[in-house]
Amino acid sequence: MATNAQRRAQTRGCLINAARHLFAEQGYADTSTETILSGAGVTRGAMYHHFRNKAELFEAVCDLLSREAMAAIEKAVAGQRGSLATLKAGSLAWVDFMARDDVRRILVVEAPSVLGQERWRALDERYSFPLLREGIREAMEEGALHFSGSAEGLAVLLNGAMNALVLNDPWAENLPRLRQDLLALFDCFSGETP
Amino acid sequence: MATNAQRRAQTRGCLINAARHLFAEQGYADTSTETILSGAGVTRGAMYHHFRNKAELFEAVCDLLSREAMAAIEKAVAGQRGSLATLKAGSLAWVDFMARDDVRRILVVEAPSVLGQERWRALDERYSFPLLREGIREAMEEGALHFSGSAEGLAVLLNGAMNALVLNDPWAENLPRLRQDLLALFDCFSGETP
DNA sequence: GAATAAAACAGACAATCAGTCTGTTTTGAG
DNA sequence: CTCAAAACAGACTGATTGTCTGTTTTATTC
Repeated sequence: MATNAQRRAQTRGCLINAARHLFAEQGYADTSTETILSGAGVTRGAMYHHFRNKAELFEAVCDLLSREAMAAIEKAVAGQRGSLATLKAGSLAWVDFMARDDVRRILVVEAPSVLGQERWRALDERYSFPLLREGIREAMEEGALHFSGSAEGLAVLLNGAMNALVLNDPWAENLPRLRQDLLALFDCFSGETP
Repeated sequence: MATNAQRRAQTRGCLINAARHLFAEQGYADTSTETILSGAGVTRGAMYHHFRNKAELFEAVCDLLSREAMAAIEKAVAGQRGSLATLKAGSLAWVDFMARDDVRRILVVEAPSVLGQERWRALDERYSFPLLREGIREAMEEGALHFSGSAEGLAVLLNGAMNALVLNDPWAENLPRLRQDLLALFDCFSGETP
């Protein structure tokens, strides 16, 4: 005997968890709903009761991963002092999380295409992007960061730069070097241009 | 009576052209091969004689668009003097080309997912990325650009920044402002930090 | 310039798969 | 206890991709 809320959470959780691993391993297009169903131990009827379609299940997976990313960032930022140090630590934590094979494939490679540009943007806007934008705004207001354009614009550009960092390093072999390059990029806005 | 090379070019051209417009309008997943076939006036047998599968046709479309991008960049760069001015002009031309609705959807939004990360990287490496990397290397060697990291790394970061600029502006409404932000970013490396 | 090979094409066919639909079981409200 | 609503089960359908066999057109060789 279980409450409806419990049943719901259980079934959705099983589906999201199974889908998450299968999408990470085989990609969205090559993962059939039947595979997800048997992986989750759930029937077709149940799945389509909770999700309108396969893409909506994918979005639920994206939401879960995004929340995990937020947690990783907040943990990395916790002990930092100063807006610039906070910004750097948070950015590196974001990069490290996104560089994970499963996360990269789902959130960075496939999400824009599966969700479509708008829903993908909305996802970013719900989670990490506001953190980055506010971090930059704060640092600029404190004078720790100098940029002649807008904070919003700089956030877009830096967000993309970090995305590329992850995308261009499929097996994270150059990650240490690219992390350094990212820090060097931040230093360009803090007055130092060696 | 036509030579084989002509027949080949004709059929491939029709398929690529039809696919290009359909992928741009409806996206890769929502465009059936049958629609492409009737749009191109070609039969299934012919299509699968020239392309292993739908994804390979998509890649041929990407190749075409990438070549068009190169042409746009080279045209914009032609009249420029100085490595930094050349770099800026080429980058803006790239952004403007990628901001086109059709190009953005195909090359920026869907290509990573449809081609997979590796083939997508290879595509970039075949076309615009070397141009950007060498432009940056030259500018750094001439002292017009200062960056404590590697030229390769900076190229990756700037490439991503430009990508994001296109992705975060779905209807190019903020494009003028974002172009300015990009130029401001370049100025951060040329010694000016206003 | 006939014979043969190879490339280009045609279209029927099979297998797969996403989403629907009807019916059943389980929980919640009054 | 009754009735409504949520959760689930599983058969079924229409669409779609890639294959396969056969045909036509171009190229090559003697």
